[in-house]
Amino acid sequence: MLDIKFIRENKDLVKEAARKKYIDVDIDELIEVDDKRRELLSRVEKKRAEQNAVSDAISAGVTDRERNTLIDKMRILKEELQVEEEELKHTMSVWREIMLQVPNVPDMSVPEGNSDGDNKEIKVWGEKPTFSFTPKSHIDIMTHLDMADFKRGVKVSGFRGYFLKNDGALLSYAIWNYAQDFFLARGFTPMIVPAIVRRSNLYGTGHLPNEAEDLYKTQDEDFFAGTAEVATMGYYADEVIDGSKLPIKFLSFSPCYRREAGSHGKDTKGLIRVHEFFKIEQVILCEAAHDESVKWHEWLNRNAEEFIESLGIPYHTVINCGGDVGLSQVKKYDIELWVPMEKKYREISSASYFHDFQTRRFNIKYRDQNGKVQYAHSLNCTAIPTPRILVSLVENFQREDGSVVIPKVLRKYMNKDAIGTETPKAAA
RNA sequence: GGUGGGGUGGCUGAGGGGUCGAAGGCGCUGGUCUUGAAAACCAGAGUCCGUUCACGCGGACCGUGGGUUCGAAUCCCACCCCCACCGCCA
Repeated sequence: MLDIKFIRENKDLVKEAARKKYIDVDIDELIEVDDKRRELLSRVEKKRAEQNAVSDAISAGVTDRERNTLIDKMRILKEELQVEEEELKHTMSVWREIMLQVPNVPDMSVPEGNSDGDNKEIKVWGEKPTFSFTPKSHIDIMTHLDMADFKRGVKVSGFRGYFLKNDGALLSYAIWNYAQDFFLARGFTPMIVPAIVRRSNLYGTGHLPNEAEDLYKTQDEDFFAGTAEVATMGYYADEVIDGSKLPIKFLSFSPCYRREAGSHGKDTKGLIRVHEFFKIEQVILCEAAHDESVKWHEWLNRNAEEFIESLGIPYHTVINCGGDVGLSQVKKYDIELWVPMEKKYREISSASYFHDFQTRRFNIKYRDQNGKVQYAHSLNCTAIPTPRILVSLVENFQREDGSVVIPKVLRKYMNKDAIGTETPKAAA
């Protein structure tokens, strides 16, 4: 949610934001509705002032005759007021609807473009593996090593279902444990957060109203969140935080659920795109200053990059173009890992900042050093998602004999150097 | 699932038709005292919207939305949320 005052004062900037993000919203109409809203508000307030004055006169004590005259006056006032209040109410509801569609203003550095194909590569790290043998897909590798069972996954869970087993399960635990050690050393507060959330939280993060299709919901009208960001941001909703506690840095773990409506034909096999997965998410609330947001945004993204570097997986980082930046975001980086069998980089992490767009919706404020209460800034960035990370991990580190080398940093969590060096057990 | 009780400022908590933007306490800001701090004492301070160059003025805000009334934090209705006890289950 942007401040209406900001929108009025920066009309062209906001129009430009909508254009760049390919969002269809009529800012001129919003301003017209807002003009009307202000005019009605002022008329209603004048009437109310009059009403208050007459009411004071009545309670001050007057003769019965005067009293009756005043009460008659009040009756007329009230009727007039009701008409205008009705009009104001209607205007307000139109106003609110448009306001929810107004996008946050993307940063200057966000490139033009309307799809992820227009994202701009800003960094490349690591060396893509060259294989002296015919490499296999993560599906084949993991099935062969009995690390995953996709067939039974679909049987039990349905389309996009999977089981992780043996070293597939252990590798997931290892990554979580390693990620915990890695990120907590950087000052985060660890949390395990709810995946089932009330709808208001999804309005807060900006996932609703426009992304309802991608959300599962319960028969009680609660929703399954697609990311721990949702519950973590809801944590301080309607609160005023002591400013000296900022920045607040959470490392949140949760299962994540996505219907993937609209991507039916994409990535239908394997672990790239699944309905149910796990993610550790970095979330920050900081002081309301652009420089602070930028600083922490870079820091968050760098954390994720360094984590991937420590695993030794080749990646590149892109800055997302206008059309690939969400409604709420100012700027977004994606880290994408090399997937040898696809000969493509695939997203593993996404770092965004929002200024006060989310915190306005959540009503998260803080009291600064001068005692002034204001909206905090919010940011988030993936720490690590499982099982998607396994795709790049096993494909990049596979060997000719079908085994997979375990990255050095994970070995102590796995108690071995490789998976499948002995003859793998045949899949049961 | 059943039955009660409740949602009031940064926090806690009184108030149950007009004198209530709302007592008291905590916390906060300034001052007195003190070498400094603490304590004590004194004083101050809510948020949002509109309007104004500004001092200011006006309005709204006691969970949300309706209603009753000349007038609602206070009475009525609906909804949302919280708590307690019982039942059921881990």
